[in-house]
Amino acid sequence: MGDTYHHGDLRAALLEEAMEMLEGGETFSLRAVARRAGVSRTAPYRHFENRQALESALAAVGLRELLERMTSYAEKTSSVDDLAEFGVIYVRFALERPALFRLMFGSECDTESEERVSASAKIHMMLEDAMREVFPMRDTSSLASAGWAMAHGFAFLHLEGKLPAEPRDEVDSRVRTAFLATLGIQTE
Amino acid sequence: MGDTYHHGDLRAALLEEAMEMLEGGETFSLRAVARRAGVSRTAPYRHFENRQALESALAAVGLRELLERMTSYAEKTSSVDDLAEFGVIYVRFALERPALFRLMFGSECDTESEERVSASAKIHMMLEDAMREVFPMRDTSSLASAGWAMAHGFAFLHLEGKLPAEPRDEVDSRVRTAFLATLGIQTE
DNA sequence: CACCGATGTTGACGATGTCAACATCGGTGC
DNA sequence: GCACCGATGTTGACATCGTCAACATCGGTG
Repeated sequence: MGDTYHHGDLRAALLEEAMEMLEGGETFSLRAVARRAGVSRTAPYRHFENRQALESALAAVGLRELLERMTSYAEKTSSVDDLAEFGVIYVRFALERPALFRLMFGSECDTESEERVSASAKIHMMLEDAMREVFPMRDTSSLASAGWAMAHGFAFLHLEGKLPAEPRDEVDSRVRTAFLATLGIQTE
Repeated sequence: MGDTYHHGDLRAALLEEAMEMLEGGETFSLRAVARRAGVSRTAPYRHFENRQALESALAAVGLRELLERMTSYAEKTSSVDDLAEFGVIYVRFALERPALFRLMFGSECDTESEERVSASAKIHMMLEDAMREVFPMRDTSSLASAGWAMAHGFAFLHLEGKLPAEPRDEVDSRVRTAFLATLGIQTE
């Protein structure tokens, strides 16, 4: 299994290398990923139909990690502060892993990748559950969409420099404040 | 000035061709834009330092058009409904011109392009003014950020298929409802 | 133990962004 | 009136990329 002609688990290795490239620099290319995995340029095609397929796989991984980060903060949401914290976590994720986040949300993808679609559907459901906990008698679907949209918008606006991405604690409080300013009033 | 060696106003022509490509298909390349303008591949470099510079110029145009679309709806904002309408207009713009919108907001750009930066700053100021009209005694800066983020997030989530982009009137009402659900309560 | 399908490799193609060297134009200074 | 120069365009070249086709090599099944 050492330096054999066949790799062993190329698919996983490719995903890992690609993910590392995203974390570090920025752009990644199929060829570069293959190179880093010590394999020829077209080897990836045995595991991914094309570049987009690799991207979708990465995006799915990212979506699952994001979801996990939120659910591990709180399994059940009990207050508006918890909702605001979801927003903060969401934006932090985007700023920590900008290239990955862009892959997850910034490129076109028409229901192609099953795992990718279901991963993002889970996020929406999770938010809706959270809203239902806090506002049982309101239009939770609208609130969930509004909350997701707000977090998502903040993420991109900071990523784009439309809002200052530094210092981080100011970003946190900007997001928190916005959530409280819009959702907070309603508990009174 | 006809079919001379020199073009006349290549810069404007390039911007126009590029914009048309964005409206139609999707991707645009420097070379393709030059081709459409009937000029050689490297001619654009006399007017734009590189591809990104062309993109920034396009983005600036798009930002101005978006701002204009909002200000032409209402010079002065007087109610929460007007604020919600801003959101609707914003999202409509994104769905009508997805490629341009992505260029405006979906790529990295570090304060490079002066006109691009100032164009987006104007949008923020405009929103802040609008919020101040409606909520004179609240934290208008936070509200403006929240509103922008929400509209922006909705735009991207629809663009990405995370929320269904069709039919359009449902999109409109989803956005409107979300704005009213978060901002609306506060007038009572 | 021979063979086959899965996995990797090399070669090739067209497209792209960009650089360097060269061509051509129109207006400025004599 | 004209030579010249800077602005504007052009051609040639290069590295990179995604992808296809043809070929090589492995490991396990008959």
